[in-house]
Amino acid sequence: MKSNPQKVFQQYLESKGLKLTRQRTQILELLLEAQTHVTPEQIYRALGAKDASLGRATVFRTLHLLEEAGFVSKIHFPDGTSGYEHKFSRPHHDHMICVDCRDVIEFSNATIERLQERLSREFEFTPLWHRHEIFGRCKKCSLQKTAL
Amino acid sequence: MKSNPQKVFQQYLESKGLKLTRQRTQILELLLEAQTHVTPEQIYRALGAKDASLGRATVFRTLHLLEEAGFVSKIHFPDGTSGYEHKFSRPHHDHMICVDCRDVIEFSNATIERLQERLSREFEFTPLWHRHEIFGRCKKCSLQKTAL
DNA sequence: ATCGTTGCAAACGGTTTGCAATTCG
DNA sequence: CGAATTGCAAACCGTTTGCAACGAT
Repeated sequence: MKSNPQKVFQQYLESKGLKLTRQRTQILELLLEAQTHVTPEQIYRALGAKDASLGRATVFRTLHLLEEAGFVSKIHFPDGTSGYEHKFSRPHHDHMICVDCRDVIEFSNATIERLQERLSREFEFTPLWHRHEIFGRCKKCSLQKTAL
Repeated sequence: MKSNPQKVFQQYLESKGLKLTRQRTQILELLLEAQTHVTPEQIYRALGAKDASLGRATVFRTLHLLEEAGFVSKIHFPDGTSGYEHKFSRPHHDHMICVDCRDVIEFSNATIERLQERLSREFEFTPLWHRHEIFGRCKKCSLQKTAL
């Protein structure tokens, strides 16, 4: 992706005849600062707290917008809820998710990516994106578990 | 997994002090017959139709039970809803999901599986299960799309 | 001024829970 | 018989939507 995220976002909006509002700027800013995954509710609380009003609906609407624009990606937690992370200058990666503490470890593996491409071709499937999530326990939690 | 699913289920229930009821039998039966993924709602409708009453709640409760027992696995559709498939004598596999027609293609690749194990070890992560879903368009739908 | 955007609150859809009636073992 | 299970309807919770007020260009 390009250098200045806010700039890129603005250009994107412009090209679609959409407007850059305070809320949109703030939400993207928060996403950029938080280097981990953030839930819609966290965004709502964080921004509603510091600054003036921000509706939950706006959070979801903006997140959709950003996702569609390809600026953020969504991850699904085991309980069905979701989190978002920005994609500016972050290479593609997948996740290991701790079922106990919800901690997320990022990983990426070129061989796996390549195999996916090949498999898709085999099935004459046109891949758009994928989700590769390994659920289990992080080091800390698995130690805690065996200690019991 | 073992030979007779219903038997295995019964044994599982017994070992936990639980009971084998008409509803539980029917739901497992339906899952075994349907070789694809089935949604809770589909189960509710199919069984509520042919036989007498069956509550939605029971469907969910039974599905949880079966999942916890390791007899079925859940898959998440792009829209957030879920489907279930039984695991009796079906080898592990992952999914390619068509974003247009929701069709599901199953795939499995030993190399990918092995790499996952290795990566987990690297991060001192104890894997329990994983979800590897490739979203895109199946042959049919991608042809339709380019035809426009 | 003009459209897009916002906040609110009500609607939604899938999933869950409390409870009295029922069923399995 | 007694504990587990069921169906029902209400509760839930994350997400979406309709709408009148608001704000960016």
